[in-house]
Amino acid sequence: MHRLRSLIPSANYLFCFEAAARRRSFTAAAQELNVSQPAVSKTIRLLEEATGLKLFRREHTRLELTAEGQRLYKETQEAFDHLHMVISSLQKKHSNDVVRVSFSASFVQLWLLPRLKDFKAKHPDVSLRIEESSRDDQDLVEEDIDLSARLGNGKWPGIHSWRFVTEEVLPVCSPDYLRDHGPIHEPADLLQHTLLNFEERHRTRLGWREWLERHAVPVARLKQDFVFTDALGSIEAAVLGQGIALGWKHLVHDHIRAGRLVLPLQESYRSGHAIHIIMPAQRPPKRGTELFRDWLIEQDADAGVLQPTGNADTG
Amino acid sequence: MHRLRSLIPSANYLFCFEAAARRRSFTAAAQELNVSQPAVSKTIRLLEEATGLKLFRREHTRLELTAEGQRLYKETQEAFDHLHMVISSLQKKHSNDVVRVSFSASFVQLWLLPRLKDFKAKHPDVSLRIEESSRDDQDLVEEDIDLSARLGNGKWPGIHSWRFVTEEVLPVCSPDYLRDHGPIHEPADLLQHTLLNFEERHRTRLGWREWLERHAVPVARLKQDFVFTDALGSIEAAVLGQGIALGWKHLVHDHIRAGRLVLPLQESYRSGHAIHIIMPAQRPPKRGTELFRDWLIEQDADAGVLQPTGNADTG
DNA sequence: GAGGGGCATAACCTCAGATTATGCACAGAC
DNA sequence: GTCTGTGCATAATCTGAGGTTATGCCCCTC
Repeated sequence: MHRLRSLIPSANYLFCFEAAARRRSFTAAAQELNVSQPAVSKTIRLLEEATGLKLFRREHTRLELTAEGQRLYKETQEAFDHLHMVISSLQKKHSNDVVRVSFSASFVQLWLLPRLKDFKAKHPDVSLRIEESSRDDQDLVEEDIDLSARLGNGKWPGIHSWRFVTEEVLPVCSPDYLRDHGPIHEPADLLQHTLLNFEERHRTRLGWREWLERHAVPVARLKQDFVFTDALGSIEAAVLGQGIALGWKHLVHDHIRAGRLVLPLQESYRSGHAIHIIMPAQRPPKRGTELFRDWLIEQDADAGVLQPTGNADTG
Repeated sequence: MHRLRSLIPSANYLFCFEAAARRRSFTAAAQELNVSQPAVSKTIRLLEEATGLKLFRREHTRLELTAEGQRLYKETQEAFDHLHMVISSLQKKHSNDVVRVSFSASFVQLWLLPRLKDFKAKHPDVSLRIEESSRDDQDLVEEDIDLSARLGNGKWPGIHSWRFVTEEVLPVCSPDYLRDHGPIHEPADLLQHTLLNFEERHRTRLGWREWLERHAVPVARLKQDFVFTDALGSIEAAVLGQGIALGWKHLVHDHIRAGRLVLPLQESYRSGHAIHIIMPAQRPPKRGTELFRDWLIEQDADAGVLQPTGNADTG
């Protein structure tokens, strides 16, 4: 044990002693420490017995520190002041090192979490506070967010942005679904299938209607058998073989690589926009935020060619 | 409360943290602190939660301090080292300030204790450890005694001495005893009274036989109705009216002044010796010892004239 | 002389800090 | 590849240090 512990059985005694010494009153110290006056009296007696030092002179209603008590009080207060300063500065630094990021649930679950281990390995001292947000129009400053992602042209006032990944949307379903309900030759065939939709209240994303119209398939009325609250839900339903979902290429990349999802068609839609990494421009970013941004860019989310499978000609 | 306490609910957490950080092992820290390993694990978790700081990186069987943990460990250890040094030096100084004195029980009870308040008031930071000794030939060095008293000519090898009080021995009894059994005109009359004796195994003091012989009263055989183990006992018996005791003038001074004892005769015996304050010569005395010696000398134990009372002619 | 305030102690209570039981993860040995 | 050992983590439970209440003592003020 640290040798100090052989001198005082409980470091908490010093909290008590410091308060009593500063207030020159066991009663006032007790109030401050939220304990009863006899608790302070007893604790000081135990400290005096343990150390063999007379720390206070009790003079009826006046409490005086002995010379030894004065000395110990001064040093204890300095030690406590110093430790407080150390912990506070560590806390402040920690707060600066905690990068507050906010993404859609689908991005977090489908893309970020599987890769986070690599970030942690490369930057063990950077902490991320990951919030799942359901809005496009989040005020980064207001909500004290260090970094987020946003779909668009990358030009927003008060925002720094870095292009992250192309928006490319394509239908996905499970291999089982395709085997059981396929083949699907052209986009119009999709109308005969269970299309998995999602609607996010505060985020505008391309839906089935838009996708089909972009592929010259007029849609008078779209069946709405399944509507999820976000893209993540519809992707998970697709993985379970419950229909065909629209998948953003970078989000379904892992599922496809793993064979859990396949491309029933080779058609996809590129909006011409991209998802950008964004930060508020008003304050210099934390070191950890820069590290995280650089790491995100390194991931090269556009990389990797996905081949349609399932209904490709096979022997 | 000290603001540190708002950051860490228990200062004892720091004991635990310091040990774990130094040993780089919760298990080893637990052994050192005499607690179980889960206790250390839990305490560190609570400290991390309270401060919001990640202090350790757990890597299977290897424990590493984070950068924050390193910083806190370094500062905690310095603070603890410093406090330990302060308390230790206070303890050493206290040991130096504790004056170990040794006197006969009769001196302590009859003379010293009634006056000690004055010493305390003048020297509040000097602590006395007062032992009651039953020997004249006490080895001061062997028994780590700083100051004592001894009867004699004041010349002892290896001893510093200061004359304290003349040895003057005189009969004393209570007023009631004198009223009931008096008057007593001359020393020979004492033989008709209850003489209170004492014998100390390891201290030679004048007894009734010697006193009477010094006053030309041959004593063939002395009644030994009461024999106490020290002078204190016989004085207390005299106060209770149980007989006539021999009292050393300085020891009975207070009782006489208070009227609890009277002098039945005006005869007293002066041995030509004195009681001396003594200290071992081999080491420089502690400051407190010097202060106490000076204070004893200031008391002027020889001062004050005692008048025989009781059978003096009165109108 | 009575009342108030603050420290001290005894007797008793209780929950923070400890335990035991057990699980998990990983490295090393075979 | 499997098994064993080691160390950290957590849940459930236990218990005694640190708290409480009750009360006494001492001294000052009115």
